[in-house]
Amino acid sequence: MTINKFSKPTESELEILQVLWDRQSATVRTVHEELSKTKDSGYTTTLKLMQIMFEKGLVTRDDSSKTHIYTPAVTREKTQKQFLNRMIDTLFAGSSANLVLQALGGHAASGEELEKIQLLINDLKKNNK
Amino acid sequence: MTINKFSKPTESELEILQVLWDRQSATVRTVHEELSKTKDSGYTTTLKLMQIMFEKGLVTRDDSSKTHIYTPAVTREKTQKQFLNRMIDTLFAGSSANLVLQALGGHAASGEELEKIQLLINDLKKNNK
DNA sequence: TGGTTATTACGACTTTAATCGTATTTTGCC
DNA sequence: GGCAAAATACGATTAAAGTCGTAATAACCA
Repeated sequence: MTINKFSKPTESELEILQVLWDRQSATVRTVHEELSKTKDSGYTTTLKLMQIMFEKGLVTRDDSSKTHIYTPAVTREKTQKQFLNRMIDTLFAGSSANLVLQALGGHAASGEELEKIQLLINDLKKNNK
Repeated sequence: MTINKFSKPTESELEILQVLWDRQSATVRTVHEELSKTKDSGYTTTLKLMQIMFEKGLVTRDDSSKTHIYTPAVTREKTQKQFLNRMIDTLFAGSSANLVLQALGGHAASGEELEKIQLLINDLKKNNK
């Protein structure tokens, strides 16, 4: 199989990555247990997905003992950026500000979070000059 | 109230919607011509996709003359929100601020755009109190 | 009017994602 | 050693997305 540098995780793969990111690493059993809280598919389904993710290079695994331990091979931040950029391009005419406005408008953030955003904006404005 | 069956546009459907949103409405030929600039698939492919979008209710069409004229049935804003919310949930742990920080960090916005964001934030902070 | 062209309609095929059943392997334990 | 439990491996199936070839239909004009 050719490894495609630009392969982006699917919906289900994202769910799995979510769990791995939160825990650094995990077994199929652990991931499956976690997903079962909100989703209802079989153990072998999760297993198969994680095996495919391994082949794609989305995760690595330690198979020195019978129960394999999986670790994310892509960072949360990089993946977030990947999806954001795609979204900004295809839905927001290339304007990140546009996306930000929409995000803040619909999904209220806390005062504390707004502070953080403000600080970042101040920084960005300085650097723009 | 709203009988809104949740159907989110696919990747290809988004590309088509993009063209329709920009032009208010368009024929299959026009859409195809536009997509051909960056993509390379046949005319009947675009046609078929747009027919499926019609069946799904993503677009309406005027078929009073032979050459049908398609119009988006979903707004750009609503679609943006739909994707944003999904993304915030699945990739940003439910935190819109988190997404905003990432978006602004990676994709620099202009000074003017930053102003707009600041104004919005000020508003939000007021309403939070 | 009749032929050419543009358009839509239809159906088939390919690929990928997601799902799961069953077989095989490993390991701990008596 | 040999059995039971738990894990992986493997292959088959289903569904959705995307692709296109070909047939049918409408429109235009020489």
